[in-house]
Amino acid sequence: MSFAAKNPFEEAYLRLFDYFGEQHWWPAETPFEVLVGAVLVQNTNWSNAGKALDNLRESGLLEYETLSQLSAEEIAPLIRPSGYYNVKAKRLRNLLNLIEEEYAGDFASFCAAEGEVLREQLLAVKGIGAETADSILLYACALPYFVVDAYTHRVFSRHNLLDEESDYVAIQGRFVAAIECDVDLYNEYHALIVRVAKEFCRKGVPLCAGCPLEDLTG
DNA sequence: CACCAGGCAAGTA
DNA sequence: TACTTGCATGGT
Repeated sequence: MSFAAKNPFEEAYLRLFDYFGEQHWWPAETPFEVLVGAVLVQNTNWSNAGKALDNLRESGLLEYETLSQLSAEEIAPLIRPSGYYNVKAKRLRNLLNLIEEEYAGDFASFCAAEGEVLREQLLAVKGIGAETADSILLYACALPYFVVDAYTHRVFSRHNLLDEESDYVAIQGRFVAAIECDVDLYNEYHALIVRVAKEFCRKGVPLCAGCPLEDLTG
């Protein structure tokens, strides 16, 4: 991926990629693992979500055909390390129900569905908000939906590229308008934002000294 | 011991 | 509409 920056959002991407390099995120796993992981990682760290995924994997439950046979009560104890396990077990069960009811229990059909329809269906599931829905669309279904999270808001508002009060829709709109619509670009950019936030943008630090985005102005 | 980590829904005023 | 609260574990 090579291009000249036409705006601050493209420039930020180039700087981050130049500094950190390729991140290789979720695409290494199967789409079903991504789907489950998207719920398990809600409001926790990947370390804890990964332990819950390991439990499922060791029980042979990290595929639709097996996990879909379980009730929320049966799923809950297996995903304890991810925290909020009762809530997340219900959310996973709700997602499995969507696949069962709208896609005849065929996970491949779910993944191959038209993006806008699928997004609406995901958002209608209790426990799936905009970030989780877009994470699934981008990282499981390979559809170009830009994922916004707390890091995106924090990093870009601190660097004066977003208003502090911008909400999810507004932030996503800014990125979509500024950068090329491309699955690989969306994937990599989001991963790079998480990376730079963890490394440079701790709470209470208004501007990130030494950060690749230092002095980047809108 | 306090605080944080890749949210979301439900309740309140 | 705009806050606030509940949900819970594991690492630093």
